[in-house]
Amino acid sequence: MTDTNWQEQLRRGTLELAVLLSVAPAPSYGLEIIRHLEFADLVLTEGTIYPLLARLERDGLLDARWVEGQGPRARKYYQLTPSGRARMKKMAQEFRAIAHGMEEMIATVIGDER
Amino acid sequence: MTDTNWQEQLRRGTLELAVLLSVAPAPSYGLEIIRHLEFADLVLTEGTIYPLLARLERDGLLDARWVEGQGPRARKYYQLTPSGRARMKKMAQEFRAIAHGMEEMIATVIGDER
DNA sequence: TCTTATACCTTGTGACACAAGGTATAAGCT
DNA sequence: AGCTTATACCTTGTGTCACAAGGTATAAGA
Repeated sequence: MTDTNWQEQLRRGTLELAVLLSVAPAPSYGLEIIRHLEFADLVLTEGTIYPLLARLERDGLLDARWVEGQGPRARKYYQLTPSGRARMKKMAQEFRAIAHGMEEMIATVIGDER
Repeated sequence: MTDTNWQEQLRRGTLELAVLLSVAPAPSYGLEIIRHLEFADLVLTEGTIYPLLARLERDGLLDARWVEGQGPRARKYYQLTPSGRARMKKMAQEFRAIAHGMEEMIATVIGDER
């Protein structure tokens, strides 16, 4: 019903990869990841990030540790596990394949108009 | 649970665009669209395509008409409406933007390794 | 006549993004 | 001291959706 629903659907799946990429260089926490991705034009809310982080931790792709004294409240820093890094690479590869295929279809059907 | 769940998520949203692109050059029907996309490495089942086509028709992005005599059973051919063509272009644009942003993140974090 | 291929559809399930709420703490302002 | 704001995490409820697994119908060939 919401007219921007298809945009949400388009982002789906990429969010998980984006979060993995976010914590790859250095451990980070919920709100910081949101701000980081917002910078990259990927808007998500707390209702999205926290369940997502919890899921990634549950699945062994991320490790978490509490750090206090750096803000009003303790921060939960997440970092990649080896398994998380492997998944990130696989997802990046898959994303590239899909993007390439779609780009080809788009170019064929619509042309290269920007 | 399923280990390939993230792949399903990655495809989400792209499916709708892929279907719109499929019927853009010429009207097509369910099974033919499946075979066409399979050719482009996008695998989807009948349990996916028929609800999707029904949704796109319900939302006024596709028009349908029955055609008999070309197969064992009547085929339901779908074609783009003007509104569907507009949506397709918007989605293609959005997809390119997302893909570009993701590609940048991937290149920064992982590098350009293939 | 029986099987196979084609073609459409439905129901049930699980995953998940998001809105809308909530809790807790520290710092700054009045 | 009280009040507000910003930070930070979390939960519940809702709607959407991809897919598996089933079903129905028809025509052609073995």
